[in-house]
Amino acid sequence: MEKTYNPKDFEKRIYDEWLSKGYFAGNQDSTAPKYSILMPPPNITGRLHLGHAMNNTVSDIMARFKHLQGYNVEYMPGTDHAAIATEAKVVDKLAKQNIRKEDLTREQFEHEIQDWYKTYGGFILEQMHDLGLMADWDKTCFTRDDTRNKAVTHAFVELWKKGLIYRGERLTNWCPHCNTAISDIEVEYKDNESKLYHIKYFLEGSATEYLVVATTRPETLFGDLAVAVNPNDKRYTKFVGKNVILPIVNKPIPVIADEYVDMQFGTGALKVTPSHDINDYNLGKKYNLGYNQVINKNGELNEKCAQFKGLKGMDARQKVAQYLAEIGNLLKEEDYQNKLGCCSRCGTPVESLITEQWFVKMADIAKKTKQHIDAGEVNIVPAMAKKRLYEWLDNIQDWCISRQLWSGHRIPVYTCKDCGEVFAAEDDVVCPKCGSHRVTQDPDVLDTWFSSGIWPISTLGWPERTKALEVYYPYDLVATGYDIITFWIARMLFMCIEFEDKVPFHNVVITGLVRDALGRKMSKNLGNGVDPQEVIDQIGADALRMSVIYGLSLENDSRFDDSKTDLARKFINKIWNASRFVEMNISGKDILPLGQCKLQLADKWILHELNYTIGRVTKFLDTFDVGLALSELYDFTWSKFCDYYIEFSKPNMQSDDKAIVDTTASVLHFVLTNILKMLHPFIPFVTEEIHTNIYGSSIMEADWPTTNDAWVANKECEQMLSIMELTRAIRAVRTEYKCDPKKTLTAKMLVRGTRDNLNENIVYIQKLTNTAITVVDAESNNAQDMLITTPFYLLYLDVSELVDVDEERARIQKELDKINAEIVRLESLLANAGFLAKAPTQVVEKYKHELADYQDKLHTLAKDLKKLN
RNA sequence: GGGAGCUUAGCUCAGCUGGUAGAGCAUCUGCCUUACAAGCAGAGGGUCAUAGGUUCGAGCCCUAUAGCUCCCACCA
Repeated sequence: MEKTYNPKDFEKRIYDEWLSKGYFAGNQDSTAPKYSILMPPPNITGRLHLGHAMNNTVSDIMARFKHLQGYNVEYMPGTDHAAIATEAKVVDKLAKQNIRKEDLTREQFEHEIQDWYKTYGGFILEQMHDLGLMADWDKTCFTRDDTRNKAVTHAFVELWKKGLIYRGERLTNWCPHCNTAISDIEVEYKDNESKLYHIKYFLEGSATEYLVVATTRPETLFGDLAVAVNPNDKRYTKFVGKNVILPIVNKPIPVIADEYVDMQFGTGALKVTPSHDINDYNLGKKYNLGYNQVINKNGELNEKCAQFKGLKGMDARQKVAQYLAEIGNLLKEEDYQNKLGCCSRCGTPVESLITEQWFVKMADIAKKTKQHIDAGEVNIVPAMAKKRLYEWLDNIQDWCISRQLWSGHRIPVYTCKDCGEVFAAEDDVVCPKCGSHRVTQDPDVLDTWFSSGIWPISTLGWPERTKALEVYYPYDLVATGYDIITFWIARMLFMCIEFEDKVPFHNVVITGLVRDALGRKMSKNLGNGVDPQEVIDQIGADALRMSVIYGLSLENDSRFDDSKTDLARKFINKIWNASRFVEMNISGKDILPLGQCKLQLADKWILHELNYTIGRVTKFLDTFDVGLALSELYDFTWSKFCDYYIEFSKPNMQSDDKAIVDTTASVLHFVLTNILKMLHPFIPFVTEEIHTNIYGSSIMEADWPTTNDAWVANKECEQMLSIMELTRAIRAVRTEYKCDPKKTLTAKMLVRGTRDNLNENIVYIQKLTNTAITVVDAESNNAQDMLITTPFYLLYLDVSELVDVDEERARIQKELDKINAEIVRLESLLANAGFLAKAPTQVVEKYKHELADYQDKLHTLAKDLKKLN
């Protein structure tokens, strides 16, 4: 192995090897249990961001974990056509060539879209290669490839046949920029500084009596069809049932009374504009007010708005308000903060417009979905995500699935030119009523999420009854961010349940957002985004993966900063060097099965710790606690294997006994390979590089470690912990008294209990503390000796050259005070009848044991102090 | 308006079924000790937001309060 860790040397090479050996491909004929994972399909023209890096790393960890466990893993990749987003980009591109979308035919535009897919499509998947994902790339799907197109059309027609799709004129969210309807969840509400305009509406036939309505949108008054007040509002009782005159337009409109109106808000009088506000729309329906659209799809006021025709947005608002002021109808303006609905794609404030759209009836579908979730068919972690899903399903609205775009799946609804029949059809487009072929297709396309909703089945070849569908459906796992729980997770659930009557996946893992170092969302506007590609270029894919996973807890958002990448980089470097140590030390030795080894105390201890770690890591991965699993491995690898075991192994490697040397080499060999296997899901490249170097085979062909009761060695652990404690104590003394590390100290040691492993222990302590130890049979009364107590040994460290008597006395006194406090605490606890009666015996025993230890220490230290006096 | 989450060391966060708190970074001290200075050894630093409650025992469970964050619905 190279002396320094340099991921650039091997990451790319290793990935190509994996691909060429076909490790990533699932095998439909395998007799092994399957584990199928669905990759959230990124926008085909998007770029990889840290959120992708995190979610996909989580999926990949599970894929590799299950792969090592012997599962037949199918990790399904793909991309999404993102109708609105792609159309917007293509329109921008055309604009730069001075071409407007309207200048092209639909076919020409589709050609541009396809070009765009070809140019930019799949780039994001290549970036995912660099991340190291073991996805089955040969199976890569695209929401607009032939198979998926067929599935989308089939799904639509099936829903149509079930009567779940209808066309309706409804008030829908309209984005004047994207020029299309959008669904409720595509609207984001942003805080907005606006003004509340108080406008006089005069009573019909009166020049003096008026009521005042308060509105944030005076420009919509042209569309007013009523004024509403609360029936309990005494201020307006006399107006109810009469007409008021709509300013500018000078048309009478009725004053109606409805409980909906909040008496406290504004003036308590509300102008009702059914065509441009959802609440007004509902009121309008209730009182049969009809509709009066005054804003066009491009956001401009229309011909009903007199001299204001053609104005839009703030401009229209200000001009109307100004005119109202001129004619004396504007009473006042006040500052007001409200929330403004904006298009989640482009940020443009949305208009509410009545348009004709296609909808999916959701009530029954949502109910059915909940039944499947209630039956426990899908495990959603963390629990918060499930709540959000339920909240949405409980308040479900019909889903507006039509978009007035050219990019996307065109709605397969046709109108017969001969008989006027409206019908949905797949391949064979013939009027079912009159048999005519003369038909026109609906111009709209489907919401992007329609095709995403059937992704779990379409990726497996549905509606064909493919073997893939039979073998891999339902998927075992999908991991994604919480921002698309309703957009995507919910829709996959209800769409797939509708078609397959089975949930589409057994486990959903929802991750938080990756924020910047200051906790802000990463966004283009702030320019605080971190490009994963750059991180990979700098520190390698392994370190990137590790830095987004270490310390990750699914409940919370996480921050990405240098301390995380540093941690990852340093850890991987540490493994690299530990592996080099193992490589050097096992060369030329006989590597034996552990059963044939002459295991020393340290060997038994590290195997015990390894065994424990295997159990914990496996358990954490089984519950998708990837962050905890990695922490566990970090701690074992660094603090136990590197800091202690490797140090202990050094003297053992020097042994005259060949059996001990071979044993040490064998244990180093064994523990390292297990560490590599367990770390492989998290940092696949470096573990592979080391594994092939040292063990001569690909880690992709290794098995996940399993626990082994034979390795449990509680007694040995106790002894080792005691030695470590002693070691730390001596080191602390050395540091505290600024003892030159090169100076060998001397110490006498009194054995208190068993002499098992005595020589070995002495060697470990000597090696780790640079102290020469002699075993003695009697307590020392030398005032220059500092006493260190452990359950197994009393150590008298000769500090005559380091310490003066006063300092030492003070040190012992400080120690005594601490111990006394502990003893008081434990004694009172153990004197508590309630505690003794109710606490589990293990806990009571543990405390008794501790108390005895402290009393023992107190005893010896007191004697020690006495010597100094 | 409804709901959820968070509040633990100077910073960023872990803390699994309740059994006297951990990591990384930062700070201080000493070391190039033959795997690693991207390192080693040691040290300091916390009334676990506040107030009550349950319990033998609370960072963890319950209630209230404060601050922060988010989600849903939306008041024109």
